[in-house]
Amino acid sequence: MQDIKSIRVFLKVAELSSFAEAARTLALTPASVTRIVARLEQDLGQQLFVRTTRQVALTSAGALVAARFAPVVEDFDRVTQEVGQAVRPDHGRLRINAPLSLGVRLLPDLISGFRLAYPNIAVDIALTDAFVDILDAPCDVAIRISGPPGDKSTIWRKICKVPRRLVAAPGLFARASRPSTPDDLDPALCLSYAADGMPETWVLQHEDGTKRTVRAGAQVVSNNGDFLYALVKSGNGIALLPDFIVKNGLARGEVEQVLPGWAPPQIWLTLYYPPYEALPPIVATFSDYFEACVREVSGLDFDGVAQRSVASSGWSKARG
Amino acid sequence: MQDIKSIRVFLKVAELSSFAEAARTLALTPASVTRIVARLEQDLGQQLFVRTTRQVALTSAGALVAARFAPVVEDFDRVTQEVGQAVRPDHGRLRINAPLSLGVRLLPDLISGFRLAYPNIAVDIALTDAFVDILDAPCDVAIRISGPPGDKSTIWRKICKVPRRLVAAPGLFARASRPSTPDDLDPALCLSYAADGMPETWVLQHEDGTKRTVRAGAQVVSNNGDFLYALVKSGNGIALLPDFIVKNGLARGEVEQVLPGWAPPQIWLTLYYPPYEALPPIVATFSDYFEACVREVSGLDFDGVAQRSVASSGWSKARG
DNA sequence: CTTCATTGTTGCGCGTGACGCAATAAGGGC
DNA sequence: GCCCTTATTGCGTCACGCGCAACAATGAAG
Repeated sequence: MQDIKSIRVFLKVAELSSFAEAARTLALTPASVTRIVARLEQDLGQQLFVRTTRQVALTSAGALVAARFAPVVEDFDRVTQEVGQAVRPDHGRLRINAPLSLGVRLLPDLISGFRLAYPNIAVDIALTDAFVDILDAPCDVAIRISGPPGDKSTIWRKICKVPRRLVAAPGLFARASRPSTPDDLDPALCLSYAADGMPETWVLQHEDGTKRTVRAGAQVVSNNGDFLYALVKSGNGIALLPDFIVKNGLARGEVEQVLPGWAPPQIWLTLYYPPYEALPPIVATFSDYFEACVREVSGLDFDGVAQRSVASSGWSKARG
Repeated sequence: MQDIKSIRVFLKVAELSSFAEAARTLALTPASVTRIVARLEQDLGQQLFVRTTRQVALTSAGALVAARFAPVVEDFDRVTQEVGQAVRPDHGRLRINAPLSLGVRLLPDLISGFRLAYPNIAVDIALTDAFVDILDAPCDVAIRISGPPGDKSTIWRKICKVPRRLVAAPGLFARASRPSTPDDLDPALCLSYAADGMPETWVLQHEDGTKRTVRAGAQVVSNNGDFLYALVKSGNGIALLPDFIVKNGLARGEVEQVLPGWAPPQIWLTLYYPPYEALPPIVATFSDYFEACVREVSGLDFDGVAQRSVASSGWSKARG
């Protein structure tokens, strides 16, 4: 007595006061209806109907069972229908995970527009600079700025390049020599972004193709770009930061670019997904909106057309 | 997707975030859990979990399904348990059907005592003089005063004889001759009880064994004994009425017995049941209480020990 | 880096349970 | 008394669900 089907048959018989009529309504044979009700009576240990070949009536126990189970089955059907409707690509809930620095700059306007376009999609936005495993954090899509995806068991979608540059406060070079090549960089002055606590390794490429590798110092490491920028602005060192963080500071002269002739490694604004078998409609809706919207947002260099990662279908899986 | 078992498995996996752990908890194999969840996802048309071999997490859709179905399953289990407890012989609901004249005299005290003895049995009492089919009326037991049970598809239990006598108002014989034998009875003066509109046939037996048949007149017929008594008291004729109706009137001299040497046909206080496969515990509880209680109630002649009808088990079925 | 244990998945085989068909008994209407 | 409908039951078949075993994958330990 753990299946709802028996209850359903029982309720139909009770409603129609007829086994045969219930059988016709439910597209069953009277034999099945008889057996299902009989089994239910056996499982419940009490007779639910009194019946002759011409009349069927509920016992008190049957009336109780019908009265109690009817609303439960009704709820069950209502919830089933409600859940079934959730397959629509414009209804439901979306849990987004994004880093703080990017989130506070990019997402407010973007989510605002997304909400206007899809008012029936509820949005949970978790901003964190911690590099959390997508499966640990209950999220449907994560926005990250990263190099080549090294994660396993995730799907990703490159959106666009995120231009970065080395910056420092002008005052820094009053007490330290201005570097002209990467080799001049003092590791102790190199402030490193690091989500996992490991300092970055900067691979700088000169316009003529020359490459130099610089290991940023471990003296100051942070997982937050804005914090690093504040350190840089007050003359604490040199950091490799995205343009959308340093843009205004550069314009105001708070900081200036270091080694402008040397390009830092390419990083990407990327959407990460948990290992979906197929991308849920709502997630696809947001992903498309995100990609389309990012192109129009200032603060990022969108010279590179937004492109998808690997697979011919546009989606890449790292699972197998 | 109409069985609650899948939902149950899904909820357990969601709770434990593990297929294997859920399998152990539910005494299933991981293979079954995988297939059940996979089928549920297929039926719902959306992925409920994202999983690797090391981690399992709910998708937004899965979280919605879990949140919606959890209380439904909880309700289902609660109702199941509630219904399962209803097998107790002292908990539940009992629907009684009884004729008015008997009901208002016998039942108030009896039900009062029954309620004291079994406070957790709710009682529905329908008083009606209409001869309703037990299956049409939603009742679990019907109290009737009748001759040999002629109903089909019912079970009955004779409780005791109900003594009756022919009565008339003394004033009646001021304008009509007092009968000394049944043959003297004027059919026009014979007021008949009839539940179905058909006048009674009185088979009167003299102390010496002589039998006489009298067809009561069709001029006045009623299905209510108190109404007939009121007619008799005002001198409208002669009626065959139970002692519990005429007892006080006889003592006060309002009416007097007619043809005291001639005994009317025997009738019985009888409990009728719908065609139960087995008597429900609550009904048995009431039946026993009723039989025991009736012996102590005044107004009925209980010289005959309360006896059951036919079957050796004490229960008789007319079904076959 | 290699090895190992655990986990989720899938193919295979089997058994139980459910369903439909046909026959039977019973009740009510004509 | 005849006939139709109804509830039930025996029987045969089929399929669905379950367990076992093998496999792929992931993370931890050495």
